[in-house]
Amino acid sequence: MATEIKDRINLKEINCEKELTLAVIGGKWKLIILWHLGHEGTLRFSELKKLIPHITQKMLTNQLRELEEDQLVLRKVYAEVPPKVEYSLTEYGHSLLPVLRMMYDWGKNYGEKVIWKDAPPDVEPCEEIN
Amino acid sequence: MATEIKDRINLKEINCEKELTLAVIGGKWKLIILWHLGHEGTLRFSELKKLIPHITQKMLTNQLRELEEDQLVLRKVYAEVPPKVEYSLTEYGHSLLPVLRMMYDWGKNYGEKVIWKDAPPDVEPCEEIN
DNA sequence: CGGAATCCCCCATGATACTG
DNA sequence: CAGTATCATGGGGGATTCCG
Repeated sequence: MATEIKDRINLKEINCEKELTLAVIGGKWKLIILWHLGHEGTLRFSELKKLIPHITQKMLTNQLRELEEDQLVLRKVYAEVPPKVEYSLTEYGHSLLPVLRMMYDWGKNYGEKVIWKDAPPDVEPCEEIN
Repeated sequence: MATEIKDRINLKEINCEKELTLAVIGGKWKLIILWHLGHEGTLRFSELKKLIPHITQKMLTNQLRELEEDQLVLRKVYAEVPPKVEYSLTEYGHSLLPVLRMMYDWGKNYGEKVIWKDAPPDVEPCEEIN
């Protein structure tokens, strides 16, 4: 079950506003979900699942629910059979993209210089988005 | 016991470089430690402890060890009695400050607009740093 | 002063199965 | 297709005690 933001905040005993940001993007799959929604625009549940192969259905649902609760992601349900649900970034979600961008750039440089100096990463790097 | 970065990375199954950044700053107390070291410069163990009252000695040691392992923080031990240990940011640590700054700004705005609309936060906000 | 060593617990995440 | 429901687990973090 997805948790409310205020619970997650209290649980984490926020020291400062930075940690509010961390509480909001800190889930294991939230960065990559936000990244894809920022890149591809609107995506269906199954499309997200395809883009993030290793995530389980449960966690995809869970993380999307929390992002929706935090008003970063909009969930639109179509009254059809079979069901169709589309996810997209809200205004707040979009405002987060520059932050993700900085984290991407910093991580890329840091990885090259410090972590993967000799051995290249064993994960396919995220494609650039301009 | 502090864990090596490569273990933490594998554990978290990095999908993308952004998540490397998250793996490096994601510890419960790392943001505030980096923030203080960026603000105040060099600090002793006990000074950090005073600045972050709620942290336990174990966690302060643990988080500092991981930050040192990740080459964000420099640990300098003086051969004195009583012991004296000073912590400061490395070049990589400093390069992270703009990212923290963006996280601070985003979290501050997000908190005001979304989370604490009516009720103010029950934690003293982080002082501005310019 | 600045730790190290232990013990312990909870919660985030994972695996699996079922459903309108 | 887009989810629930249930059970299991492990590791991040807390509390406490001891040490050079």
